Amino acid sequence: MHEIRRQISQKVIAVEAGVSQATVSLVLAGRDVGSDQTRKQVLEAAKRLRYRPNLLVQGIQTGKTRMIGVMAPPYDFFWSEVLYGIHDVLTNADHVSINLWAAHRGPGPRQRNSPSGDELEQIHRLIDRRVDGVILWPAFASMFMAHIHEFSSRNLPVVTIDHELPAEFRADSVFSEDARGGRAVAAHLLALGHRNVGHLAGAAAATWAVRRRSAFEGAIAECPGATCFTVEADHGDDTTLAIKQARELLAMPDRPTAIFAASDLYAKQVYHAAAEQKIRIPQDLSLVGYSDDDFAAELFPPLTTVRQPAYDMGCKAAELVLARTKEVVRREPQNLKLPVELVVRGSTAPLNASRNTVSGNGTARNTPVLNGISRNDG
Amino acid sequence: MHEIRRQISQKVIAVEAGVSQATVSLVLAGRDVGSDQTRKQVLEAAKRLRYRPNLLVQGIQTGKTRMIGVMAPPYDFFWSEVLYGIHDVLTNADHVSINLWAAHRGPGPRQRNSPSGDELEQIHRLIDRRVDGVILWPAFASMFMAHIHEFSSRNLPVVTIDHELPAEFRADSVFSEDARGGRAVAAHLLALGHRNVGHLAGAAAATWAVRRRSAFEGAIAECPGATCFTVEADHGDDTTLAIKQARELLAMPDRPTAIFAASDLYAKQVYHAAAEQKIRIPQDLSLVGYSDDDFAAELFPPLTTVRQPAYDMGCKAAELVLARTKEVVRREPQNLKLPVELVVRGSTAPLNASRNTVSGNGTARNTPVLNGISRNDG
DNA sequence: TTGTAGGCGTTATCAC
DNA sequence: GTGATAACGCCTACAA
Repeated sequence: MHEIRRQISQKVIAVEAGVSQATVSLVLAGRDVGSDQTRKQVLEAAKRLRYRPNLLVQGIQTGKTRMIGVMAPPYDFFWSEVLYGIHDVLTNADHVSINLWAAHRGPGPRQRNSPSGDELEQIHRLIDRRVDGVILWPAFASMFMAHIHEFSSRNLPVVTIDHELPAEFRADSVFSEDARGGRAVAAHLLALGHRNVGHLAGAAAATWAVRRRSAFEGAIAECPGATCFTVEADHGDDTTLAIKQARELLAMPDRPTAIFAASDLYAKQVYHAAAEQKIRIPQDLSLVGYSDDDFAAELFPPLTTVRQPAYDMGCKAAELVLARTKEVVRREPQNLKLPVELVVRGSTAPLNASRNTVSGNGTARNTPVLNGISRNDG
Repeated sequence: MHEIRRQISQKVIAVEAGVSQATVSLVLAGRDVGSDQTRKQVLEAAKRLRYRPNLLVQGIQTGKTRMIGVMAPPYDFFWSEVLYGIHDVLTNADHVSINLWAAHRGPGPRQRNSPSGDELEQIHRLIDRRVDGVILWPAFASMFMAHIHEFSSRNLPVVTIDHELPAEFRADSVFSEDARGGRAVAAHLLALGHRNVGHLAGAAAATWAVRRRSAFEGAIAECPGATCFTVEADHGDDTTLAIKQARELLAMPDRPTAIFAASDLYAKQVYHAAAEQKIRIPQDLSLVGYSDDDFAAELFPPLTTVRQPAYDMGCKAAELVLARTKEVVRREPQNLKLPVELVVRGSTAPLNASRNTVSGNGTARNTPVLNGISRNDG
């Protein structure tokens, strides 16, 4: 028999307090408390021995572990904020999250796609620990859809963020108003006079990307004379992400005068590509991102973007799972949409304002405008 | 009796396969396998019923839950990378992490300090779930030191990152070579001719900050004629962090010609403060940060900084806890130091190079150089 | 090779 | 009010 780190149990307290273990359980649960005498003895013994309940046991008994599986990495600012929201709500409800995501192995630029085939293993790590529900980020939900059955078939509540699963999974979802955001961007650019616009879209498999794209394209199409050329960004790692498509858009013979990037990360690449080709933002090109990531306001010029309530989205997702865990009968799936807000900054300007500099500084800048263009570290 | 979501147990498989539950346990454990016939029946039944082991039960039996408590938020790039490292190592070892940190409640700029008094609750959430060990980030380790006793007194392995706990806790730690980094920065600045330098230090309670500071100050002091003026950055939220001290340093009568900021986050604030006072980097002021955060190379000019192997630090921390969980007898605490590397970029320049512009562009820039200085969003 | 029985720490249901 | 006792799902002797 190997040594195991055994902690104080109710049995020990029972002996110490001179009562039965069952009594200890009742007293500690705070229910139909016995005599003051007994209660005091039990509580004192528990305190003295630094007793702590064993939630594992409670878990196998009650079927509730008070643990939620969260499959979302601290990928960028947006997702970090989401994780904060989830954390805070779960914590307040005395729950805890097990954070997992697609394995990535090795340092350096992170692969958005999982290279290994162990998605199932990851899912099982959660199921084997009997989590009460799971929250999934879009990449995981879409890539591993074949395995999500593992959750739903076991009646585990599933909540996705920024992604919609097929109805059969009966999953809840939390979105921001992607369609509204896409239309707002279109309206903004159209109002500035732009008619030849480009869109750097997210993956067609991602619901958030599709919604932003179709809303944007639709709104542009409704304006007579306006056209939109869309390219889908690739899913390279952090440093190559979307840069090829950004260059492609800017190298077009009839180059768009405005670009809507489906995320701030993509937008940053457009800054890079524009600097390479000496295209000035916003004089020669208006640019809009999406998310209002932490760096958006610090780009030069500051990026016009659509702000999503990342923290709140995390909160809502957590609230949805928690609600499901308390349910006796399964209700209809819920699809929440949280409001977005267009944040207009310096990266968008009226069409044909080319010769007007923004700050009144007469010198046109022909050096790279985005910090970090020069990648040659010394 | 309330409905609980019960999953397939070995008992069910036993019935299904016409054997005893104990046999099922043995077969599934892969040990001293019985007859091929029996084994096949059991395995098939298990597969058909989609059986999954219950690690909670295994946990209470073996004393190992294969769960590690990680008290570190996805605070910034550095910590996100650390979390990636931890995740990958734990995952490969078929473990899982419960991520918790100081509660923060509410969106917006994050408080580095926990406002609430529920540190103990957080710790207990881990203990009650019988994690096999914990990894702590410095802010947590230092702020809640009074409560860390909860872990050590229960014989739970504790590993800190970037922080050293008193010896009584017998905790392991993972650092990067802070002293080496501090000296390297000093040497770099001295070599560039700077003699009047400033240091924007981290909290005196944080080991990483103390090490960087004393190494830097020590190396400066060794150079005849060189002096260092140090101010300690305050711990406001994300937007106010250290900005006051940055301004303070730049407003000194005998303003330093070079500043070493204890973190890239602080350094970014120096960019802001310098821009406000029309102090040019690196012409008027050389600046060095610490960490090589993701934004460091994208600042303008790109920030000279000390790169830490964030991902590896996470890996090492995870490896340390895992090693402890397998230990039979407790060994001496280990203190790992991982190598750092000075990354020289555009934010540092030789003293008295004031009139030479860096890029050969004759026009001195008097507009804010750091993106995002202009905070007036439309 | 396989089955029986005891135990892990707790909750819940009974008796007393 | 309090104490047995039977679960919960699994492991591990030990017995057959």
